Amino acid sequence: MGLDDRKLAVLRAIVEDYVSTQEPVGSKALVERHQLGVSPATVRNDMAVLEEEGYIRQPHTSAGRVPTDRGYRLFVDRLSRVKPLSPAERRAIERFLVGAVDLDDVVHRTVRLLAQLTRQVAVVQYPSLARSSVRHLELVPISTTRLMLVMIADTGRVEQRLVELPGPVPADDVMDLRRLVNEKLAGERLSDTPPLVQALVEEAPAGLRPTMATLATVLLETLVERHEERIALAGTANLTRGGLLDFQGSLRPILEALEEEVVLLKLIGETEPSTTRVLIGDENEFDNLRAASVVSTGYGPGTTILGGLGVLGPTRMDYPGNIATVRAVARYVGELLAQN
Amino acid sequence: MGLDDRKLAVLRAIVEDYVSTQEPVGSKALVERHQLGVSPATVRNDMAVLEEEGYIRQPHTSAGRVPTDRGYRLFVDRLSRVKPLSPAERRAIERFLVGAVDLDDVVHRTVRLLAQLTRQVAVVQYPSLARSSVRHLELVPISTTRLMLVMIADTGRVEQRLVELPGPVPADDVMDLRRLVNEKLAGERLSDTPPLVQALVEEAPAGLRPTMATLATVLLETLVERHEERIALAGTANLTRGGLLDFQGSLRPILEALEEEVVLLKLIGETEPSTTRVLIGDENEFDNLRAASVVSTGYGPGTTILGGLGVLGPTRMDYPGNIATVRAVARYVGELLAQN
DNA sequence: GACTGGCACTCGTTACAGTCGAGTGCCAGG
DNA sequence: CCTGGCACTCGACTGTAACGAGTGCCAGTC
Repeated sequence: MGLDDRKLAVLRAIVEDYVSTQEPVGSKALVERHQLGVSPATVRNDMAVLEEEGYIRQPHTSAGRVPTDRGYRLFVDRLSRVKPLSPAERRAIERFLVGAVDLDDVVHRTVRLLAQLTRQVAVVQYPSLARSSVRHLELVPISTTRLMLVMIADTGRVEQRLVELPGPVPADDVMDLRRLVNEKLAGERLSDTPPLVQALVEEAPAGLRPTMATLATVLLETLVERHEERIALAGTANLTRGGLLDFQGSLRPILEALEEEVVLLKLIGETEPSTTRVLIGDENEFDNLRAASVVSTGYGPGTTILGGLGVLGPTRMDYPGNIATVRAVARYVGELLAQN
Repeated sequence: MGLDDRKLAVLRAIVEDYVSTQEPVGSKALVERHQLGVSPATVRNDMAVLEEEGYIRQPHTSAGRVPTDRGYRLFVDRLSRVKPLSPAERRAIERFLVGAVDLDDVVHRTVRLLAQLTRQVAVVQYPSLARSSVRHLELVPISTTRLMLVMIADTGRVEQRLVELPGPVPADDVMDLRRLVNEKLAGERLSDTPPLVQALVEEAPAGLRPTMATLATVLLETLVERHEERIALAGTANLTRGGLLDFQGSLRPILEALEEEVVLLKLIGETEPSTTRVLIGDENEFDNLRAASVVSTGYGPGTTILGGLGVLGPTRMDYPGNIATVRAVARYVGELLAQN
């Protein structure tokens, strides 16, 4: 049952060849392209074992072998060496850094960069509000009974929301509200705000209390409960590379999944410790994505994690390369955000 | 050369049948499904003429006829009757209205609604900054030499931008700057601001002038020059309906085009008079989209136009239905925005 | 015991021939 | 001007055969 070194080498060779050629690989081609030091017949025996163990399979009887999800998993966990980035890639990442003026800009550039470097679909989560702090809250009167609430977070995110007031509120009161709200909340982490918002209402001067109460409701709703996560996506056209071979002929389920923010967030947003996560084929919890693999990681300044980013592609992807790229991009974005 | 009424009726029948069945339509099937009052042979003669004039064509000799782009054009211009919305659609549109809390929310709901109703790819442009007015400008100190500039437009759009100051600026000065900027610019249309911004610098007190100058640069850059148009997209999965028949087998070029904001803006953003625009196949200026059609229109409160929205799909689409839906959605969105 | 060469076998791919039928163009007649 | 009839075209489908990549197995060798 144990797989000796040669069997592992065979598996690695199969994965590498299949990834690069996109065609089932047979025993003969294998010994030709790799220095395995044994004959095709021997390789065939090894293959039979690997197949029995579920690491590879035959699309049909007279075809070569193809890695299974399980095979890719073993490959990723134990057989792949880290592939250093090429100087060109390194330069591309650095070049993209300069000139970003905006959080939006940073995110858009990042996602395009990722898509371009990996030639896969790239996903980048905006810095999570839950992990941001309030930098400033602004109240802008729209009419006498309407305010626009604008929150600026330290990560650069800006969220706005319309507030319908219970009654007309004079301009002076708005200024007071603004002052009170900022005194209490500025600098606080969003996740810590609920009790503070509560206190705001209780401590508010009698005249302002009803207004403050509505404001508080909206604040809590917008900033905490309704986790306003945002996502940027790029490179969907890359799904069509490899013809219709990947994704067993139908892009449909993939495209559908990519439209669901919730799905994407689950895929790349589960920011565990700052390790890189690889989900292969049916390891994925979404049926629509059982023909796809995802490589993702968290990013942020230093060791804190603000959000996730990653790429999605066919299970037949260049895992070592994509893992290296995703990590590198995440690190650069983290540094970039640290500068703010 | 002139096409008599019956030939037009034949063309209409061909378009309608082909759109619904997705298969080339022959003379026999045509007389069976439509009351044309003539025999297949006669229809064949008409078809021969229509083909000669370039309105239909035969995929291959022993197949039925298929409309050409030119045929669709004639159909849209002269042969299609407006298709009233079904009550279900009307209800869907109304239902989506309620509960939008946000400009983002409105746009996202709209684009999803459009995609769902038309079963095509939907595109919605955010209200254009160029056509918005400044409601409020906020300056938030990040550090002593950095400000975050936040502009809130009357359309609900909020844009932010980081400003690197030439030197440290005390908090009091920031307040002064904020006051000056708002006094001058609040309420003005963005397109009218450049001279006003210029004036701001000239009129600024000597001590604030350098700071105001940098601020002015960023203001002009962000708000006017770099037309910060935004776009929302939904329903890309609909491209895969109709198998690989539409788009001659390759989604690639379409997906690529959809990733380019510039392209999308050109498609739906050319807000001419409030008419509905239909671009069919090669009428489109982008090669990537020569297998697609676009139905688009402008939206906004009353007769003013704030942005564009539309749908994109195969040339073989239900033009009357999509035109009706796009119009209806645009009208509702316009009303919704008027309420703010 | 592990590896290898050889061989029979499987089965998808390709090529080719033949049939079928939808759909056409044309023509003679009403 | 319309219609029925007819010959014709050509893609779609079917069946057959040859091909060959790749395998599993086995007997033989080191």
